Amino acid sequence: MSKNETKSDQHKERILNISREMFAQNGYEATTTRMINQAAGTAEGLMYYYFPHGKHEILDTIVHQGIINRVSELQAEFSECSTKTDLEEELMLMFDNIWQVFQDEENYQSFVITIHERTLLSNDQADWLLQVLEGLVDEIAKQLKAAPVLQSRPDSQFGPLARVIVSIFQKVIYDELLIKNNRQLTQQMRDQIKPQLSVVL
Amino acid sequence: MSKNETKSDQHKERILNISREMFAQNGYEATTTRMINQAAGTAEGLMYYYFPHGKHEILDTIVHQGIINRVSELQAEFSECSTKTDLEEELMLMFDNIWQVFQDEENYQSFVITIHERTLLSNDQADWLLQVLEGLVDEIAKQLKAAPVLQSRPDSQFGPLARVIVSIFQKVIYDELLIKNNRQLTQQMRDQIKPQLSVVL
DNA sequence: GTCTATAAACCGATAGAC
DNA sequence: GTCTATCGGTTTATAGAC
Repeated sequence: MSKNETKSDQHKERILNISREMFAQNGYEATTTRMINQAAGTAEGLMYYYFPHGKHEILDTIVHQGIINRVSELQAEFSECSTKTDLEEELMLMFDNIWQVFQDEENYQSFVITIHERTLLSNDQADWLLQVLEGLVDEIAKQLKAAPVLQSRPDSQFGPLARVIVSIFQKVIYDELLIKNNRQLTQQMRDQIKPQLSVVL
Repeated sequence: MSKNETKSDQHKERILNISREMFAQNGYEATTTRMINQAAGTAEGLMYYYFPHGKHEILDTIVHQGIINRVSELQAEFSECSTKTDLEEELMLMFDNIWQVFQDEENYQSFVITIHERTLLSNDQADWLLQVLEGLVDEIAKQLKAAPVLQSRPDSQFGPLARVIVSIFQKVIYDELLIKNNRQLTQQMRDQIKPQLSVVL
């Protein structure tokens, strides 16, 4: 938060960053406090000074700093899309931006941890993921409504349509990040999304 | 496989079933071999008779028996859908059937374990999930092509359209099973899917 | 705030009797 | 095949010096 961090705050953040990295890579249970302390270069006892409740408090802190902020900053601008092709390209651009969010290590790790360690979290802790997705649906719906090329559509269609588009994006992202374990945006992925957008618009 | 199981085979399956249950509920690392043996009612050493490579071999065996068989049995029949409403209802029925697959404890647990313990698995081990989804896309595409109400559409649209439909289903299932931790099929879910199908068909 | 040393419990795996 | 007993190593967490 504050710009002029004390040395101690740096230690705390070091522990958090290392932990986030290791939790995402090897899982929460498989990551020992020793591994964290060693990688962070801090002594055994120090961790319990910053996180009195131990290892689980580190996990809670990490999850609490989800990527909700950055994704909610995602904005679209379809108000100048006068043709279907324009709109498709604008939506592809939006997918690229969403994908880009996960290129940020911290965002990617928070996401993976929330999914993988779901059984250790409360419903509230996992909820930020749904909030991000709902926010995305709302933003896309709003922008679709402003797109000139879609003016002939009844108002009731924009909500479901936005949800379909998010579903298309979400499937690709989950398939790649969670199952294939791939973080590289390939042309193959874009070639698969584009005809789907084309068929629903 | 064989109908007349020996007593020993029962022991092996007991260990597998208990493990699958506990891995899904508490995670692989958090589940100790002692917990498994105690719940299965078998002695400490016996586990290593059936699984000489230890705990990880149990995980491998569980993942190897994924739900690939049952989901691939899912079939649709759209050849008598002469109106859009018919087709929508048939697709909703198909969603119900997919959801039903995860009501089977073994299927649900295999799914959750494959996602949560992804870091412990090879690409090949996680791949069965993608195969199931691809099989579903193919099946739906084939059936859409046979639907009378869609005969006016160009052939090239059926593939992308089927993929969109699977995306819609997959988003709901992942959101509910992986994030909300909900296994109950609610009317709210169906009310959300239906207008999406309506807008893409 | 940061360190070292260690407690107390637990882990996966094995040895060997029956 | 199934059991009991236990090894060697590791875990989270704490106590207490500086």
